[in-house]
Amino acid sequence: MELDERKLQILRAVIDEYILSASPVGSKSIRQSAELNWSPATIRNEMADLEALGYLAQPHTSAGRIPSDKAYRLYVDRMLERAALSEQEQAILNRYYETRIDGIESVLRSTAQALSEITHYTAVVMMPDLAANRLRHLQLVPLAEGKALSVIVTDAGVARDAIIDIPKDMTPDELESLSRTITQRCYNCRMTTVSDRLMREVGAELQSRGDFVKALLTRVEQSAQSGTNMVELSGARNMLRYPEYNDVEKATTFLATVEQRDELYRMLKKASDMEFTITIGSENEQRGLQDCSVVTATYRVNDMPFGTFGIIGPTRMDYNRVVNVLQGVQQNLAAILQSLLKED
Amino acid sequence: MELDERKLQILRAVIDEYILSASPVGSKSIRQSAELNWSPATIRNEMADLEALGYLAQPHTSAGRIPSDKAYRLYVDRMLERAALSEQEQAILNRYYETRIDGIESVLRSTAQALSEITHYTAVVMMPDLAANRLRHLQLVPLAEGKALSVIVTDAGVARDAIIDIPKDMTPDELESLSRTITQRCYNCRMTTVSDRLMREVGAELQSRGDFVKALLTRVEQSAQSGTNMVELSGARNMLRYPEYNDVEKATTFLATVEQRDELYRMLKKASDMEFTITIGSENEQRGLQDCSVVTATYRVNDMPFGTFGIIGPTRMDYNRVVNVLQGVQQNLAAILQSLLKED
DNA sequence: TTTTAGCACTCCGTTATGGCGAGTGCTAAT
DNA sequence: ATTAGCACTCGCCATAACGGAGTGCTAAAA
Repeated sequence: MELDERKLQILRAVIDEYILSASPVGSKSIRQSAELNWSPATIRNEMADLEALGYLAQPHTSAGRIPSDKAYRLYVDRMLERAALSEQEQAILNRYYETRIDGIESVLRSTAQALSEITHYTAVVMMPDLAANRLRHLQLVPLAEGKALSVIVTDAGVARDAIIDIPKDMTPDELESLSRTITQRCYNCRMTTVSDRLMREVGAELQSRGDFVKALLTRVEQSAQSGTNMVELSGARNMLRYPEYNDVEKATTFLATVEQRDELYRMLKKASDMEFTITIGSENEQRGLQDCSVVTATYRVNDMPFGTFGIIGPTRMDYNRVVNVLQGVQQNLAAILQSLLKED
Repeated sequence: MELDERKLQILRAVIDEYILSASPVGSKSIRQSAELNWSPATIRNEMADLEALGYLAQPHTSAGRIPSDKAYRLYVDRMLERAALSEQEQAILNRYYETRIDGIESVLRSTAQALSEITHYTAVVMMPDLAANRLRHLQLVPLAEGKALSVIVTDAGVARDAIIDIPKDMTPDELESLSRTITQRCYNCRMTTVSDRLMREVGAELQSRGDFVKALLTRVEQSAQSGTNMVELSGARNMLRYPEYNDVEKATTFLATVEQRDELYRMLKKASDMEFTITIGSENEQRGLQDCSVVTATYRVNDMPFGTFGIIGPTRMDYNRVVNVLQGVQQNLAAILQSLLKED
């Protein structure tokens, strides 16, 4: 049995309706909402076929049908329609981008908030992965005996800092010259190769502090790879709007899952190969997200892939709108990041 | 009518019981849980008195009594008992402090997580207020034509960065020397007085770039005052555990409230005068927190007040435990921050 | 005078019940 | 191949009935 045109139309109508209503849709209501001119009985027959094929399911006998994950998959693969951001959506975005544009990370945070407000789902944004960045500056600032703050700056305009131990006999002047030496030597090195580069040709001026420099650079490379807290999460509470999560039990489970930021990070990181990804329900690896769908897009800086952002919502999410919003935000984001790093 | 010893004992028993059970407590159940040897009838009479005095309330006739905000106030003012952290609590804290100690802010983030795990309430931590800090370093790193990243470092080992516009004809060398001049001139200035100091005695080398320097320093002072996102929030989902928030409606309201970080920041900032504060139910100014209580404590660096952290829970929270936990964490935090900035 | 046993009463929360409505599958007619 | 008609299924909801926990009051006991 194949999916002919009529079956597709009916399937689509069921999905559209279910996305709106969240309750099983029946043969009658479908005929009204979409303008399908077959009789309820015909539609019922087709729906029975669709159920046999695994696209629809019945919560219990004598209830309407709900779409299966397989149906959503078909829907997103074949039935999406392009659309630009609506004026209202664009207005919300602009409001968030008007303020606090003093760095990439703050732009990304605003993006997360805007996304959740626009879609009413949960937004996640991965902070930039510095692995592909190039070192622009390293500064060691003495704080107290044996302690200093190391700050690195990359070509993408991102800074990371960490308090580090230094040899007790190290003077501020020595720290300063060390900063300059490393900056010079590793200027424009990828963050992942900083220590390699420097270690291969350790100069005389570094030799006496070899161990320290080694430890320092390891630290620097570490901090380039983002760890915990490198995901911005916004609007998790939105999920409570939806009947799926009206049960406090389920809501708690969801909130617990998204509070595990490292898991979210791994998920987003994984999605960073692809310009867009849509992961539906059970396709998710994470246990707590198996009743959710995740849609992601990548953002770039200077045409280099930099990170991923996305939307988490119930499986019954408005895929069409979400995809279009992500696309629109992706473009806006590219422009903002561009203007942040290039002359206006 | 005065509160004699017996009334106090009964009031306390009611509060203790209610904190545990979350349901109105009656004269009978109270006698069992506490070992009060008066008969239920006597206890009933006393409870009626306590109600007349405003310490207890009845949800409806023929139900048990629940404590009023006034009762909690009395409780926290007169009935708390000191206790150190339990072994288990200390173990959790240690677990969080073992990892990620590369800066004050990451310690504070871990603190928030630990607090919410230990107490099962919602934890908030205000990121350090740099107003009282002193400048240790300012670095301008060129990024592209007309763009640079400014990084400041304070004596407390905190860095803040922002992408800024620079005059197009400014060379990297000029930026570097500008960085050095400002750092030198303003070394150890309070962050709030940096621009005053520099502007009062603008040197010849800065004169030609006067406008730019002025704008830059304003920016720096701004970023010293924390803005949005300067509150770390952890465990908001914990509130869903409690019957008070079993209603999805209420839970949503709460989550919406705590997602407004600027409001939280203002609240914590206000509490920073006092070593400890306890704000009960309707004493809260924020509308969304009027069914909650907030307990805060301050943290210090080098004996200087630096910020505030605290716990938000239902009005029916275990004040005794929360206060003791905050006190214990305060001590641990002081030690960690100390070790971060002083030689070991 | 204070405390306590006894009792009638109140009211919430839970469970049982029955009707309603939306939907289905099947059959027979178109 | 499509559709009208029909009997049937089940979840949902409002109502009623019930049991339990707790109260206030009164009168007896300490």
